[in-house]
Amino acid sequence: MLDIQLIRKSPQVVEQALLRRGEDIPLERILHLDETRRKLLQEVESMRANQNQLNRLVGRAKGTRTADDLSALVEQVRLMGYEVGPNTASTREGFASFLVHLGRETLSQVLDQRQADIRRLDKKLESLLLYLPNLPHPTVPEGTGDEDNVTVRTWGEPPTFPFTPRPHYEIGEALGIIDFERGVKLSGTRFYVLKGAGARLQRALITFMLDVHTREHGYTEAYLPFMVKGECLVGTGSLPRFGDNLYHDAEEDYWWVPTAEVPLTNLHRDEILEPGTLPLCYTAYTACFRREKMAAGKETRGLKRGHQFDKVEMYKFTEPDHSYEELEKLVSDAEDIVQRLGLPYRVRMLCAGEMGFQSAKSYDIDVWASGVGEWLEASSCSNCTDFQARRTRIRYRPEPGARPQLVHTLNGSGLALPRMVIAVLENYQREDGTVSVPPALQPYLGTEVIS
RNA sequence: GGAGAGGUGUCCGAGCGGUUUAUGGAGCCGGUCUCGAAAACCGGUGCCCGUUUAUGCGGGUCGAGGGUUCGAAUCCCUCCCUCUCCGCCA
Repeated sequence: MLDIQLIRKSPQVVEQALLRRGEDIPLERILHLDETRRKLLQEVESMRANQNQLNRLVGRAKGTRTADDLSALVEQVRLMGYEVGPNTASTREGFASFLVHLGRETLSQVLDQRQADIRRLDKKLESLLLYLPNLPHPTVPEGTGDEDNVTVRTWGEPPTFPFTPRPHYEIGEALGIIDFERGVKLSGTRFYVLKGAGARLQRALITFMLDVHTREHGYTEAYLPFMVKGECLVGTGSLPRFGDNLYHDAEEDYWWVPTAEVPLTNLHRDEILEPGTLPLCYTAYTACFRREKMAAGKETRGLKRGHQFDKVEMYKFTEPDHSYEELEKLVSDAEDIVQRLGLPYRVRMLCAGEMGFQSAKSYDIDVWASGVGEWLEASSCSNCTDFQARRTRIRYRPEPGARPQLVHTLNGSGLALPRMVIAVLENYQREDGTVSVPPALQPYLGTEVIS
């Protein structure tokens, strides 16, 4: 969510920034709602201040007046009579005619109605704000499509083969380690079963990644719920706008997580973090569930885009001043994994139009897959600045006793499993159909070759 | 799933219709004392919104949402959560 005060103060700046993402926002409507709301709020609050003052008068009079006298006073206050004290300036007649004008008997009734108006405005305003994406950082390149993303570096060379390299779905089926047919039998299209060395390869990769992140990169491992409440998804930005990509259990109102980013963000929801606790760095393995309502074809063949996939996620809560340097470290932590596996990759800075809803700046890590002959997005690392922190009310205290401020949140895949399995199988394949195991994984798999 | 007990500020914990405008303590901040520290003592200190921005002023906030009342942390209703015992289970 964007800061309403920023929108109020610099509407054109916000409008222009979002235009870079191709978002045309209902600015006039937002500003009008905000102004109406504040006007009404001031009116209600001054009425309430009046009411509070009179009620205090009754409380104080309780000990000093007779019962008859007191009930007369209560009756006057009930009708908002203004003859109750020496310092009440307004006239009773004036107020009575105000109430008559509104068709109401008492101030309470007027207040109730006004407050309902404010609640309605609040809801409208909030629902508009929840649909606005984050502002792109000034360093983010212009553009709306894949071709506008900027490659910032590449690592490694695509391997060459004395034979035509095969795609992973052929290698996997031939080795009996990926079973597409039985996956479909169990759960339908876009599900698969990993067996034997296939299942073990994925598990080895998960353990390897978690070990490196926790032992060498300074992350704390977390095991998280795979189902969460709807408010968690509102907190990250997945709801209300992208609900059609999520699985939802209507009976219990549980949502399957589309990424560990969702439970990780909400770990510290509604908390004020004490000085000295930032940055907080977490890593977690979870399964991820997505509807992915796209048509079948090249984009979905094999392991590339299933409804269920595994991912190791990295996540940081940081102070605002350090979030962009932490983003660079986050990317290099993900790169470290790919390098140790000896897989060629490129890092791309996403253009304004290609970034996720919640992100202010994102890098993708694309791993080269020799069989399908394409770059596969295996990681996306984003600085969400205070966008999610505002939705989830995650704050920190810069100094003891200082006012709480919103934290910045960052997330990055470290990395997505199916695409790493694809890259390993395709880049390490051999002519006889077997696959050699990258040295870093050999202790985890207990073998040098998958055959 | 059954029965009972509870949810109060960063934490602990009182209050159960109105001098409470949320008592008290811990913690934290500042000060006194000290060569320095600890202890002791004094003062300050929740969060959100609006307004003003120089200190200010006002409103909201006691798990959430409704209701009763001139007035609700306090009474009533609905829901959520936690704990204890029993049952069931990996």
